[in-house]
Amino acid sequence: MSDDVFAVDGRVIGSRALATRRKLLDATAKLLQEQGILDLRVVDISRDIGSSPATFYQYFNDVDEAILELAKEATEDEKPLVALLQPGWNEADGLERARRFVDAYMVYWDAHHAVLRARNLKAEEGNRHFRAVRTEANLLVMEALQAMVAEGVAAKRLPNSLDPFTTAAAVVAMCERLLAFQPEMAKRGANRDAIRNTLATLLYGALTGH
Amino acid sequence: MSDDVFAVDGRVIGSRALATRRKLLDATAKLLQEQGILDLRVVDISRDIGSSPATFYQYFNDVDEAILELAKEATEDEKPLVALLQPGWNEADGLERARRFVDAYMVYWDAHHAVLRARNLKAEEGNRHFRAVRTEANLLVMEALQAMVAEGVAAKRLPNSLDPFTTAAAVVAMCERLLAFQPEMAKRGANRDAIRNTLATLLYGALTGH
DNA sequence: GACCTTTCTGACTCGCCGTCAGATTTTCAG
DNA sequence: CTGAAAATCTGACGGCGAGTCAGAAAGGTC
Repeated sequence: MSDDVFAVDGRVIGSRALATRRKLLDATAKLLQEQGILDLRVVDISRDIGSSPATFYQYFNDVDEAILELAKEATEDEKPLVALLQPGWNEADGLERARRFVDAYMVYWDAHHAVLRARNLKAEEGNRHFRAVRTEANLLVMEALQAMVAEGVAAKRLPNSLDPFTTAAAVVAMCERLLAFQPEMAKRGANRDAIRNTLATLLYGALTGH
Repeated sequence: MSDDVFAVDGRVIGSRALATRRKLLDATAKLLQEQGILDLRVVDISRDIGSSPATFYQYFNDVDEAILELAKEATEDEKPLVALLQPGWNEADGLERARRFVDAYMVYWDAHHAVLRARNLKAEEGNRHFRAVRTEANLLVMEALQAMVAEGVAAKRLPNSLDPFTTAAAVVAMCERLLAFQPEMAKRGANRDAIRNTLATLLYGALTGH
């Protein structure tokens, strides 16, 4: 097991190259956010770090590969969310726990939304690498959610017409998508607090039956 | 008020041109589905109808304009869904009504998912034309959902921590996103029926409090 | 400071974009 | 039916970004 990073020609890269690669990734993330994936050009990324397009192709075969790398980095920030999804939301402080999860999810989303949007697009368009990364990112969270639903169904707090896996997917779907709507909703009077409270209430309801 | 369709130079177009424009739109929809928005090229669209790129630019300033037109067409198919969202889900057959709405939504989604995905991407990346089309498409459905939530809150079936507008957005979000997940979920054992039932149950719960 | 390795880039080919002048097809008055 | 006008279509072109590669530049070693 090694932490070595490789150039596209297969050689292990040194510290100067590693710094260049890092700058390229940061510039990619920045431009992805500013211009969107449809207008993301290798020329712009290279120019942004004061380098030439050829340099980009030393480290990535194409823009997708750089975005995939960013998506993998985002994955690391999703995993800790699972700590906020332990069983017991049906106790008195359940709604408060739901709120804490929603808060953490919002922070995660804010930090990575441009990359996550690109990841989801590629995954939904059938790209298997991006599908794998998304599945990996959601895995722990989904498992924790499934366990909570299964427990609720077993305790008859939730109807058995709820499939735990699908419900878990629905919860993730709701979080992701509602935050994606956020900028537009803000214009129509729904502020961040309304979103936070409503999302927490809905999650609490879906997961505990209360 | 006129149903006339215009070429980019502003002239009203005749029936031959209208047919060509229609073929271009159909080809755009087809390729959007097959290749995704990132690999959609004007050259391919023109080739697909056995014509030259210059023809495409007679009717659309760019690919976005064609996709926008397709999104407007999809909008017309969303509006009828509102008929399935009349108050009264808290009565005995409420869950069955939820299921009927989910069924109709799935049909709508299947027919337009590639276009809707593109529309949502552009809207989320800040394009105001696509935002306007999306808002317009969701307007009636959102209003109906808001009314149902407001009614539930007034009758104390739903907690007043639920903001009607945000809840309506969450419901739309859940439907859209869960269906987008569908292909991946199928691989992990969740079939269409599980999605249908789970979604109906969650909607029923979120909208009636049962 | 000569030599070797790592990293970077100028310059090139290729293909798509978007335009426009002119070719082709359709329309229709006489 | 015919010829001219209107509508529609397209070949060909300049421009720009993608991706490649040979060789230049930078850095390290003894």
